Amino acid sequence: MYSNCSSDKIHIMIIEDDAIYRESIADLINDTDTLICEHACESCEEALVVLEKQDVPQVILLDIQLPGISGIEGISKIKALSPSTQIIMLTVFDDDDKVFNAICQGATGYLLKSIGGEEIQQAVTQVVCGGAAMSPVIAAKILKMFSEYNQPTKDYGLTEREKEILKILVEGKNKKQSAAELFISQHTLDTHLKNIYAKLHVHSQIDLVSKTLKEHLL
Amino acid sequence: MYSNCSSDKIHIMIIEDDAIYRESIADLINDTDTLICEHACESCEEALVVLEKQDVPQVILLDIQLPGISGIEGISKIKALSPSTQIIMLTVFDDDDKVFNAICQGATGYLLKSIGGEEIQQAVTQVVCGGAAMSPVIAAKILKMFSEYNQPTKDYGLTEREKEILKILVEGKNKKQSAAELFISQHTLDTHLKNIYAKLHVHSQIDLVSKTLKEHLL
DNA sequence: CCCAAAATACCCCGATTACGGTATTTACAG
DNA sequence: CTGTAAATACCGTAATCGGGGTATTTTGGG
Repeated sequence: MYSNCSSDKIHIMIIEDDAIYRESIADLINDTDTLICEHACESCEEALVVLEKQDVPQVILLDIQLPGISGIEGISKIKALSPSTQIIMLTVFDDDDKVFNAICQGATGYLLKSIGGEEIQQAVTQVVCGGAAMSPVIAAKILKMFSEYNQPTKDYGLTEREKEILKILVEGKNKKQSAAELFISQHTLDTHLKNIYAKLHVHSQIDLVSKTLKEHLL
Repeated sequence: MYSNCSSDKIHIMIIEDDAIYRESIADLINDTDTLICEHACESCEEALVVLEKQDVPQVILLDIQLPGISGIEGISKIKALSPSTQIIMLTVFDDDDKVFNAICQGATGYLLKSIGGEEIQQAVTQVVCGGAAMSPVIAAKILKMFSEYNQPTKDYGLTEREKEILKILVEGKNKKQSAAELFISQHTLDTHLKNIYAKLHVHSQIDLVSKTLKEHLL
């Protein structure tokens, strides 16, 4: 899937506004024997100019807190110019929203600043080989989001048939269509629906669909 | 948050049906200077008996493919007896469903078998310190699930007011209630709703709510 | 064999919705 | 100033829905 798990040095770009930190990371990278950092930019704007010249790195280390185009906004702009470039977010922040947004934008890594050269090297290698790199704390956050999102589904005691009906209704079909699809009369569907309403304590289709989708009942 | 990032050895339990692999992992663990494995069980059933005796480890390495109670089912049973125990799934499988289910059940790690002792040590330490441990390939899968789930929201050209109305309707309220909440007449809401229907190409509230929630339009 | 749960089917009717009009006011860009 | 988009408001009607009944058949456990 990705070309470089092999011999050549992996080209890295850094985008980070703090000059001292930027150079220190660049040094760390250039001290390794597998990575090379040719571009160390202080803003997304500067980086995008470089990318437009087709001078695309395999991996970009991208700070999240940047003046002008923020790191999170930058992800999609970078991806637009160079879809194959993998982006690793690098930040001191670990608040859920930022992590969440960055990942939704398609970052393949999320590391807390404070990492050493060895860890960067490891992370970059993993990313280039098709994996993802995350600081353990970030990984835990993501897993937590996942399991919270899929809370234990409450059991409203729906029968199999009722679930089947619910599934079709939630697709956006009306009663007539749904009944036809299940080869039952509209009256029967009506009866089932009444029972479903009672079990879920709802009184309209919007209520039903809303509750079903929000509580992931299916 | 978690007690042991400190001196004492971390107690590990292994649940794995393959005797050879089980013992080999146990040996790897006992060869380290920070971990100790006192219980190496061949099934969840066996492990649960040990846990009932209050002999709870800090971390459990849990195989996913087990006879009887599967690894995924085991997670919740283990958590019920010992909520503080962190569970790391250990498996040869990396298919999305298994990963997804395990994580939703509350596993804090997911490692592919084939790992060495050093990696186990690292993973366990991370988990005990409140982080999560994932093989890079698994991490990438999870990030992919995340970003795919939050696909770029299509723009149907809804106005602010229309979005506002949509938001309220999706809560499960009917037209009358929604209109009241926005201090507008039901006729006005009707007009807006007609426009929304046209823009989203839907023809009923159920359709509307379904599409809105599925495409995360809000 | 009997009971209970589930699935099937039908009736009725007031409330609500969907959607076709039309029309006025506000806000803002050209 | 003028035109367009957006928000506001109203009318009418066919269609659908919600909820109140009742009733038969199927299925599986005791």
